[in-house]
Amino acid sequence: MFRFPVSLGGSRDEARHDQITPLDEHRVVVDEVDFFSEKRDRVSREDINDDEDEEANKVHVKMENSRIEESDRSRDVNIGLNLLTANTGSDESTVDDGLSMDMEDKRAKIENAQLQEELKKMKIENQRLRDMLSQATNNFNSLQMQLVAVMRQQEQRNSSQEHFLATEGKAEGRKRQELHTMVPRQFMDLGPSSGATEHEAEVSSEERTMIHSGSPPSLLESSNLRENGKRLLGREESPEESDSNLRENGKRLLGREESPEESESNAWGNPNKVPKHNSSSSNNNNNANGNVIDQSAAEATMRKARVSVRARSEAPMISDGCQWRKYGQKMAKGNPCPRAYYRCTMAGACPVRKQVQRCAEDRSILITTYEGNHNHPLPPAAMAMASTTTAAASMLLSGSMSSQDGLMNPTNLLARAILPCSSSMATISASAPFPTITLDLTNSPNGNNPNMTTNNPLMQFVQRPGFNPAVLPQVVGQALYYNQQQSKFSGLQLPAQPLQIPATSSVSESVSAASAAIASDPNFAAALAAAITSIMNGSSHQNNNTNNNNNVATSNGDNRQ
DNA sequence: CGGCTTTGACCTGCGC
DNA sequence: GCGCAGGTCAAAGCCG
Repeated sequence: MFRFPVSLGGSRDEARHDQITPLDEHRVVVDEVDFFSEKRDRVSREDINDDEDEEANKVHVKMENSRIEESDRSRDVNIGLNLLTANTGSDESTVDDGLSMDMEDKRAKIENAQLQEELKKMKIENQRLRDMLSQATNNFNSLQMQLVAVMRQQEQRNSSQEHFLATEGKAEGRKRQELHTMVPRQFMDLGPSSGATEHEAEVSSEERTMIHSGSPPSLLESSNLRENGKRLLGREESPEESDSNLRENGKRLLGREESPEESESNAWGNPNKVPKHNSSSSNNNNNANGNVIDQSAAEATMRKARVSVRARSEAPMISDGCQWRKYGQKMAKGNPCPRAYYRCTMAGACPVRKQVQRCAEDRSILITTYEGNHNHPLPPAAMAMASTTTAAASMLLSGSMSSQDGLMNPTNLLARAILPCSSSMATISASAPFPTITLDLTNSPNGNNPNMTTNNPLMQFVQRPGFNPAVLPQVVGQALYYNQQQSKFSGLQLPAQPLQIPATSSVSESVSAASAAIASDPNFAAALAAAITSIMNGSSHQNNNTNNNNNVATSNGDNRQ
């Protein structure tokens, strides 16, 4: 396991751009180029604070002029510096000839004027995009409100009708269905890829058909389908289960309530089996298409993806809103504290499991590791953690799918996507048998790492008065999810600026915070547009994801017997 | 009595 | 092939 050395100190102060001093003009150049330089701020501050200090200023002028020279190489001004690499501290120590200072200053001023002009344009463009985003967000919110109102009206109408026409149970079912249609976006946002993947891996072919048909698929819809079609058995039956009924009959006759778990344990309960399954069936069914194998592997990775949450707690288990049943306990090697295994019992076949173990070094730290995604409605309290784990797992998946190396590469977009909001709190384990992302929430505001609390937006968030810990995972999840969206924009640089997460966890406010972060850089217009699309079109987004995962799910479905 | 926890047995993958 | 470790199962017991 390693930590990504990404700094949080790179946040920019836009206000300062408004008061540009001659020296700050140089800074604009840096601003243009050095998105991720922590030094930028420091340099800027020094420029401001040491305005009188000519010596110090010279150093910076030299440095930044050097950068101009770099871009201005075509004018045959060779100062003998190799500036092809990123700006480093060593640049400051490079020796300038000093003779061409006037010429350089002139040129630099012209250059800076141009750049400043450009910057102004970009600022305007930024402002415009920001306005668009806020307007779109407002529209979305109002539409959502209207939709909810209409739903409620319809619900009331239906229930009053059903009071005459149907039994109370039917009305209840209807209500639930109505309710389900209202919720999907909430759930859809949870697992852009993973949720759908995991879920679709278990849905029957007719459910898949429905999903393919374009209606916003949600976990709830399919669970409804299952409820209507199969719950008569008293519990959920996965399609593979019905197929595997024969082979499982022996066990079932013994009264073992197994099928979902049996298929689960084949699927991911024993994750090591997955590749076998996938590969074998891929060979059987999809030999012609090599991509299918990759997708199966990706799905296997998804199933293996784990989200570990470290938190200080004296309680034996952190309350995450879900219902869990302990199904095992084991002494893990190297830890005197036993590891407990829990399974989500909110739905019959929910594949989510978690492991709870105290940290060997610090018994007050509780390590909770989540696997899988819920395939059932969750209470708001449970949404928090679920969104975190799903988003993080999805992120792991997206990273691992694109490149195995990339996942572990600190310079990778994925890593940058994680880190702006979680920084040193988020680690990705390379040594673990499964890709694991660890969210370290143990550095409480009164913790022993002051830098953590001052630099880390999440810790700042935690420090706020009235902070509700239950909200944190959701915020993390949203941030992770949001960043995941960004991470998909290959070729785009992600901002070093951490997302300033608001104290409330509403989607719109998170969107605003995220958009503010993005919009602060003119180069993220495309990212902004895509982010708007992904957020505003929650359902279509889900459709896209679903469709993207269709092959995976299909192949997986085919793979299973 | 149903649901949950406990706990030893069992299964599986992996390294040697 | 063997041992180890992680993960799961399931009978027994507990509890409300």
